[in-house]
Parts: sequence; C-alpha cells; structure tokens
Amino acid sequence: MARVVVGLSGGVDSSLAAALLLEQGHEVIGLFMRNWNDASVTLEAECPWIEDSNDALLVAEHLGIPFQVMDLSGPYKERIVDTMFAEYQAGRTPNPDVLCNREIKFDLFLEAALQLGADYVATGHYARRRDLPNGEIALLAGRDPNKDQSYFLCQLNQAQLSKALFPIGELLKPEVRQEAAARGIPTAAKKDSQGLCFIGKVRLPDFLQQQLSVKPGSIVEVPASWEGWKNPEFGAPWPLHAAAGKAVGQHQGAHFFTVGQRKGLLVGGKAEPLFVVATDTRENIVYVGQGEQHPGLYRPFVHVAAKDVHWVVPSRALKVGESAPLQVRIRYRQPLQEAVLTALPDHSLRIDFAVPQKAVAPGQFAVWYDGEALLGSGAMAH
RNA sequence: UGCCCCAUCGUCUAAUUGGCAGGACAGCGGUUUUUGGUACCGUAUGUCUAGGUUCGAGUCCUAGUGGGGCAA
Repeated sequence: MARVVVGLSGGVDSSLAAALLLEQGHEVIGLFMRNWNDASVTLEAECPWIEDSNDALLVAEHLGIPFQVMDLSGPYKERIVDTMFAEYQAGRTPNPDVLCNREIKFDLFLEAALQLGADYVATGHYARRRDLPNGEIALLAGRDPNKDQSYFLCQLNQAQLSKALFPIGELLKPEVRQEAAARGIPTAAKKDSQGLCFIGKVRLPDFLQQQLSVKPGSIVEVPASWEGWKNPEFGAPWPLHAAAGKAVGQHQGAHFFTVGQRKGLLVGGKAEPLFVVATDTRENIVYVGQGEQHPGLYRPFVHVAAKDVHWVVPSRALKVGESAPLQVRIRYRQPLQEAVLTALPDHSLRIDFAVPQKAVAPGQFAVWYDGEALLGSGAMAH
C-alpha cells in the first residue's frame, strides 16, 4: 500500500496502469501533464491536449480517483523544445521524447508528485523495473516485444527509477486493451497516440521553421565510388567536401535534414531514391547518395562522447580499457544489434557493431542492453 | 539565317511494321511508429507550336520555335 501518482495521458495504457494500481491496493492520484499549448503547429484541427485531458478526467472519474491537470508547458518549452531547436541548429537530430522522460516526467512531474506525498510515480510505459540483489534497480524491456518502450527511458538514473512504477510492463498491448475494456475504462478502444509525446503529431519541417532560419544551399550527390567511403574514421564524420560529388539541387537549410532521410529533398529523375548521407551545417551542404545500399549510409561503429555516456545500472559501467559484448539499438523499435562496447582512455565509449548500421544520425541515442536489461545509453557523435 | 541531329508527366526515360502513352525518381494522400528517419500502400500530372497524310500520328510529311553538332 503506497501513494502513487499516475501520469494519465488520456490513452489506454496509463488508464489501465491506474486501474491496476488501484486493484493492488494503492492510493492512486491521477495527474495530467499539459506540455504544449500552441495548436498552430499540430496537425489536428482542434487542440489535441484538451481532448486528452478530458479523457484522462473521464478515466479518473470512472476509477473514482482524484484528478488534477498540471501545466508544465513552460518548462517543457525551455528544456525540450528549445534544446530541440539548438540541436537541429547544430546539425544533430535530437530525441525529444527521451529528454521529456528525463527532464519532465521523471523530474519536474516526479517532484510535483512527491510534493503531493506520493511514494511513487507511475506511467503507462511498456517497460519493467526489477530490484537487483545489490540494491540497484534494473530497467527491463516491456514484455511485449512489439511495444517495448524502454528505449525512451534510457536516460533515467537510479534515483528516478527508484520512484518509478510501470504497471503494464508485463502485459501485451492486446491484453491492455482487453483488460481496459473488461473494466469499462472509457479509453479502452482509443487509438494509440503518435508523434511527440503530449504534443501530438506535428509537421516537423514547419515546426522547425518557426525558429530556424531558411538558408538556401546545395545538395551534393556523392557517388558510391568515392574513395572516402572506403575507410571510415572512428569518431569522425565522413571527410566529405563539395568536390567529392556534384550538385543536384538546392535545399532550404542543411539543419532541416537528418541522416538517412529520403523525403523532402525535392530532387527527382534518379533511377533510385536519394538518401541524406551527411549534413554539413557549417558549409550548409546536404550530401546525398543514391540507393539504399549506398556505402555512405552505413557505419560499422559509433562514438559516444564521455559527457554523454550514461549508465542506468552503474555497477555495470565499463572501466577504462574494458570491453563487453552487448546488444545495442540506435532507434526505437529496432531489433537489438550485436555489438562490442569499449570504454576508451578518455572515458568515451566505442561501439563496434557486428553488422554496419544504416542511417546513424548524430544526436540520436544508442542504447545498450544485456538481454532484456537496459544498461545504459548515450547520444551518438558519429 | 548553309547542312545535320534532338524535342514525351516536375525530372530522367519507355512505347513492335502508325493501333488504349508505361516506368523510375520527385510530389501528394494514407498505413505502420509515443523522437528524427525509415518502410509499406494508394494517387494526380505529359507527347514543343501550327498545318498536312491516315479509319487512326509520340511515331510519317512541311513550316516554325528551342537545344546540340558540323561548317567558319
């Protein structure tokens, strides 16, 4: 019996999470986080958060638990949205949802819950936590391999995990819907949410153009035969320069593009599609390669700078000079990839993949696992 | 300002002896996905202009226009 604050998002997952906690005998409080209030950038005609907030309220009423709406849109803008702009500006591809969990849900929101006298904060994430014999807490993948959301929790630390509960982590998505329906929960059949957490689906290019300036530059296609692809240098971007290929079009700013991107280049007439292979925000050049087998699209290793290396389970941290065979994913829902991690002398991390990885976008998180246990993560340099 | 080639969706191209103008890429729409991106499905759009021959012209003929080449 504990006091638990549940982050009700207005979706099925958090709804059932609240119901389950209640059934387990806990005192449950529903809290809806409002993280965005600018409807001008979302796709839906009407304000999506109002509908979600109403659904959360309905669920709370159905369960008979106290309910509150908490406005975190100010901090969300400062900590997530502004960071996003800064990252894109610098030519990297951020992951706002990972930051949202680290900075908002399991920081400010958690703090607010503790203020309410809560012992724990619960969310509808498909993930599990397990207490280890040494007192540490392990973060495990959700039981449903199709919905596992541990990736988005990869930046949490032990303090945060110690206050976190994931009541639906043992369930499969269909079971969640079934259980929700069995309990008459109003959101049982509600469509899964997509896009930025709590903002909804946005047109990212439009969103970015609110802040980032338009700056025309050239799109340079570099052939697969270019010598530079042959021996990638660890920790460094491809040694590209404009003369390595030929200009095939114009873009409106290299910072709007991300590695691996196909759409939006507006260059046609090719036998195979063009993919972004690299961006150079200094020279304002977008480099592209033709076909999904293009050598520039694959990297055998990635580098995580010392300041970006984060171990969720500190006792598993590699010491300088140590190596370990683990499994890594570099994007949500990617099947785990075999890789060897090595802690370098400067405390940065080297990840060597068994199979070269496609479309490694600097700024995205590499997340390493030992089986179902998420051990750590870090934003990739190159 | 003589001669010879070429001209098809936005782009690159295909179309037997004259017989429903097709594809790829780009675009647009949708599906999948709590990041970016990817993937998948579905779609609109074209025969340079003006005449002529023919039942029928992208295809043959004439002229024009535009681009390329030879000739200086």
